[in-house]
Amino acid sequence: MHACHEHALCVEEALTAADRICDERELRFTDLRRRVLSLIWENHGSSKAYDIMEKLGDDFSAKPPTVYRTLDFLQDNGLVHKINSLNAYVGCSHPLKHQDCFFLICSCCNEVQECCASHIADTLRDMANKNKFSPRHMTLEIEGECQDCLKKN
Amino acid sequence: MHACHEHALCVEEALTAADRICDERELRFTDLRRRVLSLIWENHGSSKAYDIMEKLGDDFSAKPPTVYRTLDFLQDNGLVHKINSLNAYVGCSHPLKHQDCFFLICSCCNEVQECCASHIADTLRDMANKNKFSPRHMTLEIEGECQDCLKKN
DNA sequence: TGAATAATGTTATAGTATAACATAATAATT
DNA sequence: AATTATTATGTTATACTATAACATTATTCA
Repeated sequence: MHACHEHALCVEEALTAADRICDERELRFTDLRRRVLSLIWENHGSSKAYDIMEKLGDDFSAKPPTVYRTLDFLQDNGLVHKINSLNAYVGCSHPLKHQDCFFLICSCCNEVQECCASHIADTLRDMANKNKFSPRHMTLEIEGECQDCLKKN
Repeated sequence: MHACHEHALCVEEALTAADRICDERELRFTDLRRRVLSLIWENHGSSKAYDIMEKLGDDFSAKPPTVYRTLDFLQDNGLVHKINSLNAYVGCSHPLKHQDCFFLICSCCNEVQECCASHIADTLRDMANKNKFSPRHMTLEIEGECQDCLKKN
C-alpha cells in the first residue's frame, strides 16, 4: 500500500534530502549514488542488488562491486536500509533520525513500510540490558500482510 | 557466554527433546537430522550451512541440498532458527514454545542467546496492528556485545 | 509383496557478496 | 596551473549462500 498519490514526488523528496545530507556531511553524492538511490526509491517494494545492477545498464559500468559499494555508502549514511530477511534494500524514509526503526513487509504486494517507535526501541534495549547484553544494532523485520492485501483476498 | 558447565549435556538435552517432539508429531528424526542438529548444538555460536556440510564429512553424502533440506526440516519443526543477519543457524533452546523469541548476538565471541518475552511480542503486534498490518512472522536480531566480552575489553 | 510416500543422493546452476588490483575523478597543496 | 593525495569507480576473479530438477534408497501401509 503506498500512500503517495504520485510516487515521483517521493523519489524527488528523497533525492533532495539525500543531497542536503551529503552536503552537510561533506560527502559526495555522485551520479552513481544518486542513480542507485533513485532506482531504489522508484521501486515501491525492496530492491535486490542484482536488479539494481541490471537497471543501471549501460550508463554505468554495472558490476557487482560497483553496486554493493554504492549500497554500502547509502547504508552507512542512513539513506537506505538492508532487509536481511529478503537480501534486499529499501530507501530510508527519514534519513536524519533513522535509528530504532523496523519494517513491515507485506509478502503479498511486497511493499515495505518503515516504522519508527522509540518506545519499542526502549523496550528492546531494556530487555537486552536485563540479559546483560549491550546492544549496538537491531534488526526488526515483521513479515505479514498489509491491509490492502487483506481486503483484496 | 555459555551458562552450561558441561555443554555435552545441553546437546544431549536438545537431542532428547527433539526425539520426543518428532515422536509426538510422527516425524522421522533420522540419523542425518539428528547429526545436523547435534552439530549445530555442539557449536556455542551459530552455524553456517557450509560448515555443517564439511563437518558431516564422509558419513553422509554432504552436499548443499542435503544440508539445506535438513535445516528446513529442523526449522519447520521449531528445532532450529535461522539468523538472517548472519546467514547462520542456531539450535532452539525451547522448541515447544518457540514463538516470539529474539536473539542477542555477540559480535565479539559470536555467541547467540535466544530470548523469549511475550510482552515484547505483544508490543510489536500492537504496533503492527496500529499500522494496519497483520503480522505473521517476526525477525528480531540484536547485535552487540555480551557482558563477558565487555568485561574482557 | 507391492504400491505409495518420504527421505536422501546427485548434478547442475542460480543468487548474493567480496577481495584485490587498475584506472579515473576530485580535492588539497605547492 | 601542476603535483600530490585522496576518494570513487572500473575490472577480473572468486567466494559464499541457496535451490531446481531428477535419480535412488528407505520406510510405511495396504
